[in-house]
Amino acid sequence: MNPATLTRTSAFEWRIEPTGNMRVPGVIYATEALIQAMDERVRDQVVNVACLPGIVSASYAMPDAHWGYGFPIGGVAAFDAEEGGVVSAGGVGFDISCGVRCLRTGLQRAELEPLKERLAETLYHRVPVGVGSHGPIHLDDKQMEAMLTGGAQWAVERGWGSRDDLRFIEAQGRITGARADAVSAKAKKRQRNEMGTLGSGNHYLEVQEVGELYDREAARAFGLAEHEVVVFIHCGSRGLGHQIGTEYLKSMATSARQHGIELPDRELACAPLRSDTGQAYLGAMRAASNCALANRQIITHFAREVFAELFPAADLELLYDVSHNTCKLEEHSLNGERKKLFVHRKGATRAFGPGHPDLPEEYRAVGQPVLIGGSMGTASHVLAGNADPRVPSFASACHGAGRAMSRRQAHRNWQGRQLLEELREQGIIVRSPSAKGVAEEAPHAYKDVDAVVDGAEEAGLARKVAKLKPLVCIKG
DNA sequence: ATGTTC
Repeated sequence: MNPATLTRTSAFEWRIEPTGNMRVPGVIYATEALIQAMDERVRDQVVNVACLPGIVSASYAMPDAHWGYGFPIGGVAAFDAEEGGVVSAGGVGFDISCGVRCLRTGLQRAELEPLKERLAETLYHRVPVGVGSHGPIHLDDKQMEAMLTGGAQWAVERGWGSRDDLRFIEAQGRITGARADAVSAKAKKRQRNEMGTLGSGNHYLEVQEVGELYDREAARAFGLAEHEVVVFIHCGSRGLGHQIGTEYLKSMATSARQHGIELPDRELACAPLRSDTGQAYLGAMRAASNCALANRQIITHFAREVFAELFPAADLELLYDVSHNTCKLEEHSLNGERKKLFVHRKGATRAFGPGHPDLPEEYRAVGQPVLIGGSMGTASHVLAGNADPRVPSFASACHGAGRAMSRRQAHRNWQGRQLLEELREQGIIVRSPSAKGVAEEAPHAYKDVDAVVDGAEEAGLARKVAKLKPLVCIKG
């Protein structure tokens, strides 16, 4: 993106003043280098979102923003139901409640190294991966309804994990207001055999070593020490969330027309929060969020079984689980007033600052863990949320490196098998059913995650705590 | 992201 087309308001804040149908400004948080690397279409999408009814404050983009369906990936926008605000399926994304969880293992990298190959092999066979992957769990209609309303709490009650896990999950592992009746039979059918599966694309389970620490106090609070091993799990609501997104995009196009909402882009289909379609979507989206939370909880259980077999001393404790594709009703300050707002975060992570009452007490002094997944073979990061008044973007931060090129382009540039060999030379074992998928996820098909994280920190969105280096990656 | 095209 050409920086000259934006108004620079600080070293890390770029604005688009309202013109035409924009109701609020656009704001992009990034360094100049990240702006230059950003797709031109991000600006158009930030502008389009700023035109939607009931949007408050500004249409925001995080440092890793790239072009997406309707909303940019890395987009944050909040809506006020009292001001005719809307909810948009494209503002959440197809992979509803896609997110990351991080587990400590209590192991040192040196203990893991001799068994690394076996660990990769065993994890690959225990955790189903790939397009259309099915697992050993099959839900009937009644169990499906319990899962969609119970989330990770349901999974723990079924024996997949412990009650202690729940304190370290966004919303204590269960999103309230879920409506199984707002989820179609087709969506439920698609999910029947997909619980505890990773899926494909950029989803993965990665075993990592804690590298550099940047904030020792926060690292201590999060239980992270150098050379210790952690597990990162990145996945979402599988076929169920995708089906819900597809169906509600259609009904929202109708709803927007009926309510006289002028859409700058048909991909921005939305429904008033105070409408039957808007309420049904919120209920279905929350059900999909519970599906994603239960899914990550079950995968955690599989990972614990594998580590217990190979490393009797291991104890996989949940550090945190947070979504980066969702719409949440949250209370935020707006012009000095506390307001309940519907915050869309699409490819953006919630990042509550120190003192937030929703955080577990262990983390309250330092802020929410913000889990940033890198691309395959590169680093991941743990950050801590800020409460910085310079960035009024509803306590949000970036979610990953962000793609630098399309899947098609990546597929042209790299060969899966060769990438796997190169990574192995670096001591990183990748197991995947798809050579094409590996090529599409090539490390250089993404932006430099370190630069994105530095940009997020410099802008004041979150503080760097620890860098994580990959050892074993199970890839969809 | 996705039973990678209803």
